[in-house]
Amino acid sequence: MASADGGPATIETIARRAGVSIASVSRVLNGLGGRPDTVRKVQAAATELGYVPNAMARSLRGGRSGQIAFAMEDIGNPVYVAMVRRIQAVAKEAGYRLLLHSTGADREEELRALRSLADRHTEGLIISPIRITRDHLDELSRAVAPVVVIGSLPEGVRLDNVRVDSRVGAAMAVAHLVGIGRRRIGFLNGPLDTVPGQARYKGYLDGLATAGLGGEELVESGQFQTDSGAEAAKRLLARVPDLDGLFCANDLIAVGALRALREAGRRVPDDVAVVGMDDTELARVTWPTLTSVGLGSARRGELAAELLVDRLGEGRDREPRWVSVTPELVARESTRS
Amino acid sequence: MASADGGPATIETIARRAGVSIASVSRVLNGLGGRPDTVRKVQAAATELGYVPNAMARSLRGGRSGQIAFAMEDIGNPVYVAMVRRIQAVAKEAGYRLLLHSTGADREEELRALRSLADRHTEGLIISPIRITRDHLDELSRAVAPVVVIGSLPEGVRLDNVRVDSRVGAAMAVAHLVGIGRRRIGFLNGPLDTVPGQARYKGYLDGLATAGLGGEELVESGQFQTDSGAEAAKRLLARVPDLDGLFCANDLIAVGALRALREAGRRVPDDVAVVGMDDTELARVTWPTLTSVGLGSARRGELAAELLVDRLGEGRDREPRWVSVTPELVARESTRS
DNA sequence: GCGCGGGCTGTAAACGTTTCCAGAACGGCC
DNA sequence: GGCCGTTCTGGAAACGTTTACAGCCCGCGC
Repeated sequence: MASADGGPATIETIARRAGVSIASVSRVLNGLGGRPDTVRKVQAAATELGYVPNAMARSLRGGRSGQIAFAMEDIGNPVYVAMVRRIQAVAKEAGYRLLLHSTGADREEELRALRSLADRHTEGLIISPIRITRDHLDELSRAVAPVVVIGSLPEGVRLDNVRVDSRVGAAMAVAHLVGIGRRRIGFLNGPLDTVPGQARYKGYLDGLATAGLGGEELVESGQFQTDSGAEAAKRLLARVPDLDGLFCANDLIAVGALRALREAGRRVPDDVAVVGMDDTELARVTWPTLTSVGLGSARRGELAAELLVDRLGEGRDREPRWVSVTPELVARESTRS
Repeated sequence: MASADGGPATIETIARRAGVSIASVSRVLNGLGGRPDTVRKVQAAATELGYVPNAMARSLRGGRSGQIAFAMEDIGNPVYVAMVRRIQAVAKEAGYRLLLHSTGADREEELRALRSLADRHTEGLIISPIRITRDHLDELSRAVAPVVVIGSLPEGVRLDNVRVDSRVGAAMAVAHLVGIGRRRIGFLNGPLDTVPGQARYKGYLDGLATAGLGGEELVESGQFQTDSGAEAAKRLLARVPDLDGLFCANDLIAVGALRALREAGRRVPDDVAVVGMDDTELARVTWPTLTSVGLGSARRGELAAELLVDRLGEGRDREPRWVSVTPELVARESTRS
C-alpha cells in the first residue's frame, strides 16, 4: 500500500526504509544482482510502499519511452482494425505501448504524429498514408526516429516499407468477374489522387485489357466510404443500365453499392456480380456475402510492426527493407455463378 | 535544420548560441516575457536549430504527461469506434493525446491500463468494463489518477460515471416489436455475468411483462459477437419454430441473427422482425437495414472525455458526477410492418 | 546625485531515474 | 594472517526541463 507521506514512493523512499543507497535500490529493482539480504530488504520495502517506477524519469535518463505509434486515416475503416490488432499484439510482445492517431487523411494531423517522434514521446511510427507527395517523403525521411510506411513508395526512397500490389489485386477481381461470364464490368473507385486509387484504377484497366474488354471505362470515383459508394453506384447504373459486373475499390464502397443495387431492383449476383477489396469483416456480414480481394491487412500490420521493433532494437543500422504481401481473392455469394 | 553536433538541440544548445542562460531560453519559449532583443535572439536560435522540447523532461519536472487513455473491450466493435472518435476529439481539443487499450475484457489487461496511471505515463483513464466486480471497483477507486467509468456502477461508488439505462432500452425494443403485432419474441443475449448482459435481460423481461407476454422466456446467450449471434439464433429457431420477433443484445449479434434467419429461410421482417442494440454503423449497412436501440455511444464518449478533462483541470476536487444518456429506438427495415 | 522599485537575468535546485566510478567487504589461496 | 580477485556498495553525475531566488540594471522621482 502506498504510504501517506508526501506523494508516491520513489527509489529514495525505498532506499531510506531499506537502509541502503538509491543506487542499490535501482540495481535490485532491475535485477542486476546484489547481496541476498540487500535484495530481500529492498524488495520488501518496495512492495510495502507499493512502489511503481516513474516512467517519465526512466525515459528521460534512458532515452526510451516504450511507446510506438500507428497513424492511419480513420479508425472506423475495418481494414485498419485488422492492422491495429496485429500491430498491437507485436508491440505488446516487444514491450511497447501503442498510440493511435486517426488522421482523417489530414496532412496536419500526420505532421502531429511526426512531431511526437521529435519530442521523444514516441520511439517509432508506423504510418499508412493514402496520399504520398514528394513533400511527405521528405518529412518522413527526415524524421528523427524510425518510420515504417504501409503502402507503396516510389523507387529509391530509403524507408522501411510494407506493400501489397493492389494493382494486381484489382486485375484479379476483374479476371474473376470475367471468369463467371460478365462482360460489362464497372469500377467504383476512391479518389484518383491517392496511391490506392491510382493503383486500383490501373489494375482495373489491366484486367479489362487482358480479357479483351478494353476501350470502354465504366468508372465512377468518390470517397472510400459507404455512402459515397452508394451514390457512385447509382450514377454508374444510370449511365450503364446493362452493367453485369462491378468491382469496388474497397469493401465500404462495395457495401454502399450493394445497397444501391438492391434499391435499383438488381439482384446480386444474378443481374450484377460484385467484388470488393480488402476482405474486411464486413464482407462476411453483408447479404449476399461479398467476394473480396484480400490485401493481407493483418499480415501487413504485423510485418510493419516487426520491422519497426527490429529497427528499434537489433536492426538499428540495417538497410531499409521492403516487404510485400500478395493479394488473394476470396469468393463468396456476390459472385456465385 | 537540426545541427550535426551531438544529438538533438536542447535549451542548452540554444542558450549557448544565443548567448543567454538556459533559464531565459525556457522563459522565452514559454512566452513568459523577456527583453525584446533576448526574445528575438532566442527565437532565432531555436528555429535555426530546429528545436523541439523533450516531452519526457518536461513531464518529469511538471508532472504532466499530456496523455489520457481509453480502455475498451475490443477495437473491432463499432460501438467503440463511435466512442473513440468523440473522445479523441475532446482530448485533442484540451491538448491531450489519446492512448487506446483494447483489453479483450481481460482483467489483466485492464490492470495494465491502471498501472500506466501509477507510472505517470497517463494522467487519466476512461474505462468501459463489461464486467464489474467488487474487486474491480476497489482497484479503480484506489487508482492514483482520475478514472471515468462508462457503464453502470453500483450505488455509492465514488467515481465519475457515464451511464445509459439499457434495461429501459431493451424494454423499448420489446415494446416496439409488440407494437407491430409480434407475440413470440425471442432474445439473443451476451454473457449473463456481464453488466450489459444483466441489464438487457431484465429489460427484455420488463418488456414482456408490460405486454402481458410474460411467463415464457425465449432466450439464448452467447458472446456479444456476430458468429456467436448466428449460432444462438439457430438454437433458438430450433426450439421455437414459430418465432416472430427477435431482440438482440447488440448489433453484432443481430447481424449474425440476420444471417442465420436467412439461411433458415425466414424472411425479415415478414416472418421474423429483428431489433438490435447500440445503433452502430452496421445497422445502416445490413439488408434489410436494422432497427436498433441507440445508446448514445458517441455522446457517452464525449461526456466521459469532458468529465475527465474537467477533473484534470478545474474540477480536481469536485464531487464525483454521474451523467446519463437516454436510449432511443431507430426504426429501419427489419421491423417494417 | 542618490535611492528605490520593477523588470530581466543567471545560478542553482529540483523532478526520479540509471550508471560510472572508486572504494569497501568478502572469500579463497598460499 | 596477508594478499589478491571478485562481488557489492554508495556517492555523484547525468538526462532536459521548469522555477525559486537573488542580483543586476535601468529609469524614475525627489
